[in-house]
Amino acid sequence: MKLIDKENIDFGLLLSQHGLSKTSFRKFLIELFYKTHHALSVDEIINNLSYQIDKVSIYRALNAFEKNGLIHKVPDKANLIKYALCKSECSSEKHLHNHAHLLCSICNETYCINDFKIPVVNEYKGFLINNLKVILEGSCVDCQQI
Amino acid sequence: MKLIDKENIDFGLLLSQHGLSKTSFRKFLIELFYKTHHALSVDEIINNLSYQIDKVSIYRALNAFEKNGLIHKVPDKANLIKYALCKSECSSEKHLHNHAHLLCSICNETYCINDFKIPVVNEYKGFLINNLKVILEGSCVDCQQI
DNA sequence: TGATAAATGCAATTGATTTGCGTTTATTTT
DNA sequence: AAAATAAACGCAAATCAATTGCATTTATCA
Repeated sequence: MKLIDKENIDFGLLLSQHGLSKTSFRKFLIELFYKTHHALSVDEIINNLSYQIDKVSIYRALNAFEKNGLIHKVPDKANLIKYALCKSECSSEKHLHNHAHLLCSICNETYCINDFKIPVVNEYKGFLINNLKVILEGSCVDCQQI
Repeated sequence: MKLIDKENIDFGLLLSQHGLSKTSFRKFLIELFYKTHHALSVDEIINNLSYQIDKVSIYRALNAFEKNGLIHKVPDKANLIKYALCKSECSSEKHLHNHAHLLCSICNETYCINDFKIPVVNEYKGFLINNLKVILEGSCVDCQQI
């Protein structure tokens, strides 16, 4: 399957496999997520586009991608909606994320990190925990060099 | 000083000490934060009021309280702005919070917890960390009993 | 190819939050 | 305590991200 070849992903196929139509914009969008190593906001998507597209279509594409297990929401400082690529285990049935997020206070980018050890807590004073989020705030490598 | 008496806080004095005018609404509001054990949204504040007040005045009071070190923003599931009481160490110069938050997925209340041990991380792969947020999501004691 | 479903564009709406401004209330000064 | 100054309030309007409705276009499937 082409998908295994990291360098040459068939984004149309990827969309199909997730029950989505392969329109030129959606192929562009999923490819953009694969190329970008931080979470994307609607405005950043627009900035990467060489042609005009309605914001509504972006919102709808993001919602559809999330619903079908391709991307997930990530925290953002300004309470905007941002998305990042899911790990391959995710599907429309269930998102499996328990990774931490790095949030740069200077450039306001969000990065997913998969090797940060998240504390395991199932219960706290009668409160049943089923998800534990960790957000590391600070300054990213690029911003420290300015 | 009256403030030390937990049962009988002088909320007017508290406002003055934080550089705020003691209007009847703001006295009510800071008292509400002291009485309530979870974070408050604008709508919840309105529900607790026995008289009408403009939402704008609530937003301005919350912004002023935060600016002057009385309350701090807390995470909320719906990306709303919610606030909770600060610890006494906070001031207009600096907010000192490194406590975790409990977020009930059912009633959507946010609770601050001060005795959860937050991991200490100063650096992660060149990223300098100056704040680490922990959000515990699950179901609170009250909601489990329904 | 034709029928059906999904995606798009445009206009309009929603909902939380903010801003401007004139008025009221509180604080400070005389 | 009254006048002067500053903070808070109320109302209307604006902003801004995100959503919805609907007609049109594009993709999928039989």
